Amino acid sequence: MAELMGSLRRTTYCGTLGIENVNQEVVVVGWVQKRRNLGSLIFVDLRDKTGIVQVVFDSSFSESVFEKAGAIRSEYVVMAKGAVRERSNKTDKIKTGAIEILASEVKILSEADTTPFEILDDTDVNENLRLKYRYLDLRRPSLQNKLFLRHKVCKATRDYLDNLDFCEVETPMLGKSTPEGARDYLVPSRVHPTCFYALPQSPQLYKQLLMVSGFDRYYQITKCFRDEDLRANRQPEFTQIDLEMSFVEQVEDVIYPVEGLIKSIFKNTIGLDLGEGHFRQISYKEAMERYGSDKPDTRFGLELKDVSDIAKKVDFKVFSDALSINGVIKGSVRAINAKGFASKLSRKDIDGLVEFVKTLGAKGLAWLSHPVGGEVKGSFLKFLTEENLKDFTDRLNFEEGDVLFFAADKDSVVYNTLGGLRLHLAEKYGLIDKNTYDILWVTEFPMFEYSEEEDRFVAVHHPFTSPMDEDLELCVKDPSKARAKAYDIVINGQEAGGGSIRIHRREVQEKMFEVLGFTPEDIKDRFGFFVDAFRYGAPPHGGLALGLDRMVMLLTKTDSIKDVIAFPKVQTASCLMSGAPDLVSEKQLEELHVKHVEK
RNA sequence: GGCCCGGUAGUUCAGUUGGUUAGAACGCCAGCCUGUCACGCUGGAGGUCGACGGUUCGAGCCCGUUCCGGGUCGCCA
Repeated sequence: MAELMGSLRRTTYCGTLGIENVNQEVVVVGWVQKRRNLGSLIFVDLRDKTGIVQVVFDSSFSESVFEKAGAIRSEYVVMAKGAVRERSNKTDKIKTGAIEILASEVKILSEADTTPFEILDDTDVNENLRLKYRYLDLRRPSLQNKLFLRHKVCKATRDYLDNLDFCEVETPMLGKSTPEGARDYLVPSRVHPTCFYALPQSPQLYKQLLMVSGFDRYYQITKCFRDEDLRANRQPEFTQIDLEMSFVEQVEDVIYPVEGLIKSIFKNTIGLDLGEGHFRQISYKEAMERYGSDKPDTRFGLELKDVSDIAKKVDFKVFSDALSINGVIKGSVRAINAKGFASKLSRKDIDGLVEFVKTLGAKGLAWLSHPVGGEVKGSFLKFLTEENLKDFTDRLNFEEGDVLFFAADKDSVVYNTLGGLRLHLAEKYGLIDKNTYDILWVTEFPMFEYSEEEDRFVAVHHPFTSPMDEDLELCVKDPSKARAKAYDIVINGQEAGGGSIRIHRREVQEKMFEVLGFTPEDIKDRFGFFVDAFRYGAPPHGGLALGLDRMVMLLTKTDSIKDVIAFPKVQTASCLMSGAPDLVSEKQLEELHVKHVEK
């Protein structure tokens, strides 16, 4: 039978006790991690959020307390009163291993069924089961600590931004569906039959309107929702540190303060000092050409080199097809020199890599290998003249022990292939120093990219991103070449955040909509309120959003976003604990004017 | 939507070429035990082999379908 606390109250947290507390009378509460019953002596490891302390029940000390303790089982909630004493045989397995509490009083506050899995910090229990009983999984210190750290990130953010006179403003969760971007989560309206709210993909429009209103500096730590397929680092609802400022220029006013914010977060959470200097900035073009990615992991080499000019001279159909159709330049041939990989990669391994790049959209992967003390061999050696080989060798610094990988296709595929291969090799062969943080900005993103699916240009960032001043003309003349005042912050090859300077001039915004193929009706219908607002005096402004979840992942060195979210969803966007989403009653559907459609 | 991987006691797993009553460890229950801390010893309970169908004298194992989950590509302004 569970008891009430009565007049007893906790005096101390379990994990905080030490040798300095010896002889003190304390009251601790917690969950039973482990019980060891030796017959006339029972040890109970009591756990709370701070750690574990050993409570001893001794039959020769108090028969009645000992009797009661006999009923204690794992995960019972127990309150124990007693004197702290030094242990005769200390252990360094737990923080409090030098002491124990000799119980003079005990209350079983709550009994517990046998848990579906043991609550062990280092668990190898199936994730499904842990997610179904998330509240039990969250008893594990390693998960608790990640959420405590998450809290510290939020606190450091609020402190830092508050110091810079940013004001946190909440924006609506129930908003208007906007075109472009990810699929919206929709919420039917009861009052307006057939109408729907959309949950925000980001507070983008609202924060820009706050600038129009004159808030000058806004931030918000807020949930965003995107109805897209999940990944290890992607959840349908996630949290952004969202900020926006007026009268700003990209580098001095946005990028530098955000660097300060990130440094403050690192300092206040994991105690890491990122130093005085500014983070590196590289252009999108450079990132793509050197790393084949707009979020490059630069903790290792394996950089891409353009060898199109040499490939052009090689009589190899794969290369010539990629490079031109009827003499018109189409794609490129680029290569990676995997230094010293000849001894690591068997023929079978290389075949495996060829298969791997096919999953990235490549048709194949050409390679040359120069084993130490052996002859050069490779998939297309027979097509190479001596001069061709020498040119490749010189360009790529191809030496004994090296393996070269070539991708030939249109640029986007070549980048994707070699960028992916680069990461794959680094991951598989341990080229990445996991103890460092590699932080950089990628700037000068393109304004538009052509969508084959929609047969029109779409915004790479979003339709309110300002073009670079010198590229304004290009937006209309040659949209694919126009660059934006957009920037991403990349940490260890992960997009940690991104933002842009926005368009505040009406005529520029109109031009953008034109390029994107929106009709005036589209604009009026979809975000007329937003465009209207800019008629009444809009300041130049810009901002950025940082992904809070990914930031916490980086700081806690976990690969799974589920580890840093208290109640995460699985790949199919369902919650294994609550069973959401679920069917609702006919009555609810009727009220919402939603018809259930049988498939 | 495509590809790859997984699903066997409460948990983590093993299960030979398709062949007797599906095993181990941990956990759980009971008994014994005063210095354990992965306590120890003895005994016990516990299984729709994810589900359905097929092949077979016989299926945890082979085949098909399906459900659940993971990773990834597409997608994610």
